[in-house]
Amino acid sequence: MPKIPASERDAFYEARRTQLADVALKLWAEQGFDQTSVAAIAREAGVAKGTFYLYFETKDALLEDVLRRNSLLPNILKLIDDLRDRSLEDAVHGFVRGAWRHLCSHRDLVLIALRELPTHLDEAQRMFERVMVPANALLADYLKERVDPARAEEISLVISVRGLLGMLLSVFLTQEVLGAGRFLPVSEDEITFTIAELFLHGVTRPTS
Amino acid sequence: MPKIPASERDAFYEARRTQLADVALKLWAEQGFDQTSVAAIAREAGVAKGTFYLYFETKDALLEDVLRRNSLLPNILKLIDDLRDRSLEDAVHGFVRGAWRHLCSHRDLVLIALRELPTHLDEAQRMFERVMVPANALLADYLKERVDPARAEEISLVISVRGLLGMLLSVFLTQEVLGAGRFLPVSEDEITFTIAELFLHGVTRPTS
DNA sequence: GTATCATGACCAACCAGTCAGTCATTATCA
DNA sequence: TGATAATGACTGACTGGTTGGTCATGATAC
Repeated sequence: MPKIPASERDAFYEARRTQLADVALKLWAEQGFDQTSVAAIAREAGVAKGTFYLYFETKDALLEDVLRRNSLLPNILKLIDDLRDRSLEDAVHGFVRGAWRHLCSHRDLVLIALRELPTHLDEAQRMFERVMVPANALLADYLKERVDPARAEEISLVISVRGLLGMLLSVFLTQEVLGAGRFLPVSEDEITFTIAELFLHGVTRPTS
Repeated sequence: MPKIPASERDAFYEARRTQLADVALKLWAEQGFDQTSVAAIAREAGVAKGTFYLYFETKDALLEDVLRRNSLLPNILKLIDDLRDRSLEDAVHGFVRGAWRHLCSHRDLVLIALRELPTHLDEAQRMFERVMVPANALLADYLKERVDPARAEEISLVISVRGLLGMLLSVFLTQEVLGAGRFLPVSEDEITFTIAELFLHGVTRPTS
């Protein structure tokens, strides 16, 4: 029977895991998964390489854990839930602003997910099924109740939702990662407003 | 004086380079740049590793060449040029269809570009400056002449264009790479129509 | 004393890139 | 015509370096 209570040991163990996972998230976003050695992660965390293997079986196990820890699903679901009692116009503008801030605050994770997507296609597909398909369906259902049925007949709401998320992601990437802001500075408000308006009315709506 | 004319030897040389570049494009799209060894590329092309280095200085030089060979800029410019004398509605629908087909026929290149984007940030930024910024500007200029000035004041046309391209890219990725078609089959026409309509009028336009 | 945590030298595997040498074809010349 | 020399595409063993993962040993706390 150990002198140190199990709960305390477990807490320390979990803290170390968290620390290593956080360091890995940071380094992977900077240099990529393959380009970041286990030794580098351990060094950055201030421990020896061997110590790393006390907390994670393999490097891949760490990746799995990092992705699990940072699952975006709960946040997305909360974001969608907040829309319930608002007008379509309000809801879309609110969702876009919330999603944008969400992207900004999870910059590292977005970069890693994007980079590892093609290399870990199976896992990416599974995650897409688990996270994006249901979130997409929720949003599409929400729209179905608010959008003119004739319009909903004409265009695909599921593709529309996927397009909205795609706009957000790609504008975020060009702006924050590729440094598009250097060529043509655009404010956060201008970006989220434009995306929401495009989704709601497209480029043709006359000013009210 | 050699019997084999220089032109013929050069043609052979160029054919080998092309062959190696094609093989690399395929393997990189499947497994990624880092995960594909030079030996694997040579093997797939049916030559020895040493032979590879007769045609390319380094592995990175091959990447550069592959990207140069497959530059998307000319096609994009042509696509934009074809819009000149058409109505906005027609032009947007035509552009989206053309761009979609273009994505489909350059699936491998899109995958590689996306995958290597975070790892080769400098090069990605340079390519973004060279290709996407001018293409974006062209499209935005085109829109400026056709869109209600009041609307163009309200939303950012540059962000709109970037959003349109983002929609295309992300829907393409979810559909073709993540296999979204398995959950909810959508036809190519339905996809391109929805994206174009979303860009033109958003989700709210009533049927005419 | 012993249970826990930590270490870093070590190993096998892999990789980009090199280089000395092979071989079929072609050119030159007797 | 036949012997010899030159060419250049091709080869694969090899090098220097890096990596993921192991393990015998040490440190610390109780």
